[in-house]
Amino acid sequence: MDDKRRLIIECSLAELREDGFAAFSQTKVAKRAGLRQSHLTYYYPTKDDLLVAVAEAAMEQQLAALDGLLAGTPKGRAPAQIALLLGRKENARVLLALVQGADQVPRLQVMFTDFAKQMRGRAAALLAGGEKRKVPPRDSYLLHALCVGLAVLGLALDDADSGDAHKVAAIDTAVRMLSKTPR
Amino acid sequence: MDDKRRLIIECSLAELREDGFAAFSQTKVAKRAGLRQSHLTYYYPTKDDLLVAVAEAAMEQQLAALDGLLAGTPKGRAPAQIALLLGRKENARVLLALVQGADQVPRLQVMFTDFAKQMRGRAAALLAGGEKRKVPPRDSYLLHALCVGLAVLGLALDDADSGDAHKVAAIDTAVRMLSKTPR
DNA sequence: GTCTATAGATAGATAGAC
DNA sequence: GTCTATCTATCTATAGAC
Repeated sequence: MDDKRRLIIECSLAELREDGFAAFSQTKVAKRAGLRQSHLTYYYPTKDDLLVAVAEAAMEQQLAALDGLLAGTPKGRAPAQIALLLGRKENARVLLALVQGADQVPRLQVMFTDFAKQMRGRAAALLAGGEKRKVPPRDSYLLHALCVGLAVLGLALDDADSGDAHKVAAIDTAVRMLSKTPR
Repeated sequence: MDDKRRLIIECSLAELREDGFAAFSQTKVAKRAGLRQSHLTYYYPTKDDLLVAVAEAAMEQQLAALDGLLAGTPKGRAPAQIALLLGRKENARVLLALVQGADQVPRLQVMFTDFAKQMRGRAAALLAGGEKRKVPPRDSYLLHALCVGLAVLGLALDDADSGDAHKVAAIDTAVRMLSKTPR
């Protein structure tokens, strides 16, 4: 049944969200799913196979979340909404775990390369701001990297130092600077 | 002997540099150091204790590397040099592992909060560019976050997509935009 | 095709020998 | 104070039962 697979992926994501990469073991996922660990290896023969499948789901969800956000938000308030999304530690935890994986699993690195491309596309759209303006690749690259950095800092720093206000200000500054002036 | 401690920390860092967080186990560190795993626990009773000590060394080294770089580089070439530093995967790997740790070990989070503060100080100095200008905190926050993001992307993406040229361009753009115009 | 029992490796920590 | 032997838990993967 494909239901089993979906269950496994969901439980994997839940583990990653709650406890990060360290908690991502077949044993724990299986326990959460009410299966035997050795059963997981039927659906996903190796741990890497599972990780890749989980990554696919996670990236899909993150893109969908961002798209939903951008669709339902007036231009000016986008930075604040994005900051909020970046502040969700569960998201950052999952993606950081995947980055970690990508550093070691080539398949994941390929996926991440494409994921980043998608993200840069969204960044470019945001910077264009509805106009037909051509956004220089370096600008969307910058905005994307900034967002990644903010998410990582949100995980690493205590909350006082990584509050939403800082994030909003940073994104807002970047968007304003990059979208208006020709340089 | 304190030599033993230094040896242990050095070997821990080497493990992190080469294989990242997943490879950071007492067993592996001990093997590299030519000690028994159970001996490590004399110097560092728990794995977290070891991680904290390693973090201290890693952050110190990273700050020193940055300071050395900034001291020996003319203003205009700083972005290129920083991009080079950020491109070193070993560095990114170590710091990312620590971020991961910080998400779970409160002591590490405190250390990271201070580390980030130090880094923002360097960012502010760079943005001030030798002048006595007061740099808005949000600007140094932005530059720091951008650098973090670039380092993470460098780890996650394949090299073609995370080349130095992109990094240099992003940092350069940010520095120029943030340092000149009053807003 | 679906699931289980079990093997074999490695993890971290404690209690105790020198 | 320095180091070791050992214990228990947990991990992933294989071979084979239903």
